[in-house]
Amino acid sequence: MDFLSAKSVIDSALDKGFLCVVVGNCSVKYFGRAASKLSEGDRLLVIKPDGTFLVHQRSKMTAINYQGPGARVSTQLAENLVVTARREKPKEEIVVSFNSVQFAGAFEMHDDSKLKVFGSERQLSDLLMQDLHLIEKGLVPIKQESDVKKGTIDILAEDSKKRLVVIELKRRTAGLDAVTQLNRYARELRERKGVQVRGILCSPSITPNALAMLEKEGLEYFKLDYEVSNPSAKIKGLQKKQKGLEDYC
Amino acid sequence: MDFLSAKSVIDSALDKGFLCVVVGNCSVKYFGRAASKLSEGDRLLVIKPDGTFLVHQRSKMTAINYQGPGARVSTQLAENLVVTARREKPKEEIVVSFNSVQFAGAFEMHDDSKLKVFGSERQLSDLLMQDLHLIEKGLVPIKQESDVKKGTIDILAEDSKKRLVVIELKRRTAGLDAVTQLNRYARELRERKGVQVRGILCSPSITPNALAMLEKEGLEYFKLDYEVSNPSAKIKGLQKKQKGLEDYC
DNA sequence: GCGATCAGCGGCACG
DNA sequence: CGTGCCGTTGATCGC
Repeated sequence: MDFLSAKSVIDSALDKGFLCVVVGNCSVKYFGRAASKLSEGDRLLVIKPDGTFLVHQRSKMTAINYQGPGARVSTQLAENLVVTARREKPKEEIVVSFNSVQFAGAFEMHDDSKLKVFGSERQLSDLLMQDLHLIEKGLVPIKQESDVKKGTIDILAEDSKKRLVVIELKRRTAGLDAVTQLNRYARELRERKGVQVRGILCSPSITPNALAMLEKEGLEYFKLDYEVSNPSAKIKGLQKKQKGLEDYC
Repeated sequence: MDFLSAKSVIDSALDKGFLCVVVGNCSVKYFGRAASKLSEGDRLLVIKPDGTFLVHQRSKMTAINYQGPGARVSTQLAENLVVTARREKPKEEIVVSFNSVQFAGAFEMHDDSKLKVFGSERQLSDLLMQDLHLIEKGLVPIKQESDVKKGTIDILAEDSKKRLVVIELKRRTAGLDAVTQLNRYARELRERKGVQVRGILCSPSITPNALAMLEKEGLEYFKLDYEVSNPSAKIKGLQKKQKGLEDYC
């Protein structure tokens, strides 16, 4: 496909607010928050009506170079067909220089649908709020998504002995970061309120290092079994893995 | 474009290891780590030779449904043209059901080029290793990327008073997580070695909450100015923002 | 293979 | 707007 035709397809797409797809051999330069260079190769370029700009290689899921919504795209024709995406704040620029173009197409796309997701952490949190007794008898919810200075507590509750309980929920294997996060919240509450505060981590699994740190910090772990049977999620069970404070008192 | 032609384009692309692009009206179902439903709308489907499977809406950077490298893609023709991507471990499936197809194309793509990035944290770390005196006179590097039980320390150094110094580097604004991370490393070393350990956070900026926590934990902050003038990055300066331990002794 | 962390993370929701 | 954090995070590198 000749450059002139390709340019006119792209320009027309930009003008009409169509999605544009270009396949061709190109090199790519990026400068902005970081900088990058990619030498010649066959790539797929996708330009969306909202300014989204994606350069894909033949492998991998993520675009090798990109620009988010809000970028302004323009084309220049010289030796090569050059497509530029610019964006302010942060000031960034991608320049794609095509040596050849295999294909360029513009497509009008209507789409008002929104994705419905099942099994998100938020959904699991909602379910858990209704079923805190699965963790422990007498545990009652106080607040969900409770903002404190050092972050947001997934679930704040109170146990049968009126102790504050901070619950951190993870939808997948919990690592060191999850324990650190929980610890941060528990410490802040302890210090701020001057009372005993329990911290409970709930996740389908936990890494050995994370479990070790959790135990050393006096936090508790509950294994969370759930399934995402469409069109919702369901908590199948909660199993204590570590002895709580009461075992040491 | 009729379904039969579209199917044959896709099948041929799958067979030959070409990249395949399809534009059409479809609905999408996903089930795996989570589950999702997306009702009818015009979408861009990209299938890469490595199994990467991307469903894009007209807006936003990220694919609305996707599957990473390794997925096995197949097509079925019935009422609709159905394209399925399956993957084991985790067991996942995406089903795209096309009501109509505007375009389907297959493209051979040769590309051996690898992206070269400038201004990554690792690169900044390399630079900082050579210039620890920018932080403080007498600070000498011990080890880069030092693995400890609770993670990986960016830079481990020793100050003029032979104290261990843990340096955590962030290429962008540091938040609570960065402070928590640094604190984790410093605490582990303190405990394991039974010695005094300083912790220094270096980043272009830091959020107020993070700075407050950092100061409360007795850690130190250095503002890191750098620029990514192609083809490399360069540290422009380091500025102390908080008094260190020596000011309290 | 799992584990930990970075990423030009992106996106969202809340202050 | 910034701040915090989730994400079907993905990708990389080390063990």
